[in-house]
Amino acid sequence: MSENEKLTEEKIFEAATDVFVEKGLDGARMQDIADHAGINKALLHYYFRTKDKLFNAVFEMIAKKIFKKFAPVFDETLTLEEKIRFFFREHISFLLANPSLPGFLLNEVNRNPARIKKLLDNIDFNNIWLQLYKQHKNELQKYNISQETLPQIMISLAAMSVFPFAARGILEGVLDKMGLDFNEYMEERKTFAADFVINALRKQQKPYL
Amino acid sequence: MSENEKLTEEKIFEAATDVFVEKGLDGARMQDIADHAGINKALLHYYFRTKDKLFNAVFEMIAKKIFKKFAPVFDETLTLEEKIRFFFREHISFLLANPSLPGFLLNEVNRNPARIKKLLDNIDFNNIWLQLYKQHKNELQKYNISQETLPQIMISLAAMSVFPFAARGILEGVLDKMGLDFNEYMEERKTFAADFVINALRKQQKPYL
DNA sequence: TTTCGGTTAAACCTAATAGTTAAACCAAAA
DNA sequence: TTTTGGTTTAACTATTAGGTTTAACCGAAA
Repeated sequence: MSENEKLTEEKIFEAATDVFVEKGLDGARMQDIADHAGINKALLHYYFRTKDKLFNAVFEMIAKKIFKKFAPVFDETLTLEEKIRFFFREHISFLLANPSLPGFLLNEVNRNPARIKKLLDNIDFNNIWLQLYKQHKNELQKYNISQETLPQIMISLAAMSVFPFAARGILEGVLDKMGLDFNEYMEERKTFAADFVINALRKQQKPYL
Repeated sequence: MSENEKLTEEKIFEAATDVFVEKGLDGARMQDIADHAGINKALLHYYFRTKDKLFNAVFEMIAKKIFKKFAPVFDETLTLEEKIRFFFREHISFLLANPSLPGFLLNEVNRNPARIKKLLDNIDFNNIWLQLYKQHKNELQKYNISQETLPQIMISLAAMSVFPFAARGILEGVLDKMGLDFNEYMEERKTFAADFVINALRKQQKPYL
């Protein structure tokens, strides 16, 4: 019963996740989700009354999952360089296992920015930069990197890792024509991106204000 | 007549571009496009028989427009460093004027990768890397950068410029909470990204194969 | 004035879709 | 055995969307 209930709800949730990620909110069909879950439409609406409620549940789960992946960058007790290598290794591995999530998340947020607001409200970004800067004061000062520059750097980290997945539809086509494989390319990118970013920071000459 | 015809067709095309970019293929409504163009549905179908034909026309125009923006990187007679600065200045300026295009393009390509295939077919990427490598042989060799690494570098360039726009829904929320403005942030990014990439390349220690 | 082509208005068709309903089914608990 | 609650089936409603049709409108060219 309650066991069974959970199984069904999970089945629905997973099916909905698959379909929403593949087709987007507008493109997804409740009938399609029911089919994927191996149940009928009546039961689907019995568990999640409306498409919107179901979508919100799925979206929130995915957004949290993705945001959590950035956490190690903030609380690991590693040197800056170790942190960067760790981030690209783990983050790209995660995305290789979930290559469609970035496109889904970015698109749905752009389509309706209010969706992400709630999740952002719980985060004190100014404090994050402060903590981060404190943690690596020595290294950052050595490279003439100010606290104000951290947002640019963080977006650059995310960009280096996430963008190839967000642009997978194009990148895969390009690599195909060169006889290269997307997954292998991204495996290489774990170290390429880390070296790239570390070099960029290490040799910074001018301070950014 | 023929003058008038072109005006109407342009009006429709522009309205369709706006609506498709904002809502996506699935979310866009023909009635909505007709309203935006200031005409009725019958006339809309008179010019573009189906939604699909209209979308394809819009999509192709946008894709070409975006791809063209990468051209200067290949044929300008500038040093590598000048090229990188030129690219970020021009590319980010273009995207600031068209901030929704990246999200639209990436999403629709991921949704249906076949759409981009035709455009990609006309491009000989292997030759592009070859030309690029030849143009900057001296500088690249000095930094121990091999021709095989160019695809990673090019994607990094694109990522640094395009990603903040593709993730605008999130980034704007984050910046908002810090009292920062997206447009100003991107203005700064023109030089930040250029410096960042140039440093990353210049100080490269190990060769990438 | 007549003709013609772009344009409108409004009704219409058809298919799909979100969501509802009611009756029956069935396994497990009481 | 009876009850209960998750589940199915299948029909049904209401709405929306893409696309069509037809008659009328209207300004400009012939």
